[in-house]
Amino acid sequence: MNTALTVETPTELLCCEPGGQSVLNAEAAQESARILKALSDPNRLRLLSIVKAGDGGEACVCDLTEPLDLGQPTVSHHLKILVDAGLLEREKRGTWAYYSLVPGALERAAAMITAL
Amino acid sequence: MNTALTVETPTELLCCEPGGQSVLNAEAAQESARILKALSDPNRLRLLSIVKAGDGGEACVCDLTEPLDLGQPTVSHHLKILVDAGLLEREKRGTWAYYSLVPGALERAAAMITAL
DNA sequence: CCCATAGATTGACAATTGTCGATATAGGGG
DNA sequence: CCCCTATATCGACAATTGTCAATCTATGGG
Repeated sequence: MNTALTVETPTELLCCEPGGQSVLNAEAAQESARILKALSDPNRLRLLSIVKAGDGGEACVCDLTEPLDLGQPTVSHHLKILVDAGLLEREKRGTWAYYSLVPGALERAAAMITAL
Repeated sequence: MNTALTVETPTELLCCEPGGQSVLNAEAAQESARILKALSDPNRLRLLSIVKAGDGGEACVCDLTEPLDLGQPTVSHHLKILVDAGLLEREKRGTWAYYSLVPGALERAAAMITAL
C-alpha cells in the first residue's frame, strides 16, 4: 500500500479510496466529532471570528470578554476547549494571553465535512 | 469581477464584506452552531458517511442500525436531528424510509467554518 | 380483518456541557 | 515587599444530550 509517493498528504484529506466510497470507521468518527464539537457552540464560533478579525490575527482575553457578554472564567473555558481541539494557539506576553488561529485548522475541519 | 451577476449566491457563502473582516453576530453564530451541533456526534457522522456511500446515495433505517451497533429508536433519533438540520432528507417508499444527503448541504456547512 | 414488519414517538436516566462565583497564580509597578 | 491587574482553575448547578425499553403508527400480505 502507499507504495508510491503520496508525499505527505494526511490520509484524512483524501476524498475517496480506490473503491470510491469507504465508510467512516468508529475511531475516525470520534476524532472528527471531537473537533466539530468544539465548533458547535455559538460563543466559540464568535470567539474564532473575533480572533481571526483581530489586529494581527490575534486577540487577548480582555478583548473577548466584553463583545460576548460572558464572564471572564467562561471565556477562558471556551478558549481552552478551542486550544485543546487544535483550533487556537495561545501565546503569553507579559500579563496578557494572546490567542490566534492555528494555520490551516479551520480548513482541515471543513475538509472533514466535505470528505465525509 | 463580482461587480455584476452574483446571480443568487446565498449571502452566507460570501467570504468577506467590503471591510474585509466582519465579526459573526450572535444570531448568525447561533444558526451556524445549530448546524454544526448536528455534525458533532460520531454516530451521526457515520450515518452521513454510510448514506453517502449507499447505493444511489441513499439508505434505509434498517441498513443503518446494524453497522452502528445502536438500537433502532436511537438511529431514528439521530436521523431526525440530521433532517432538522437540513443535512438529510427523508423519502418514504412503501414500508421503508430512505434517507439521502441534501445536495450541497455538507459544502455549505464546511463553508460556515472556512468563512468564519 | 388480522398479523407482521419498518419506523417514529415517548418517558426515563445517566452523562456531558455551559455558565457562574470564588479562588488561585503570575507578572509588573510602586 | 505588597498590591493590582490579567488570566486560569475549581466547585456547583441547571440545561442539554445520547441512549434504551416500551409503545404507537402505518403499510403490506395472507
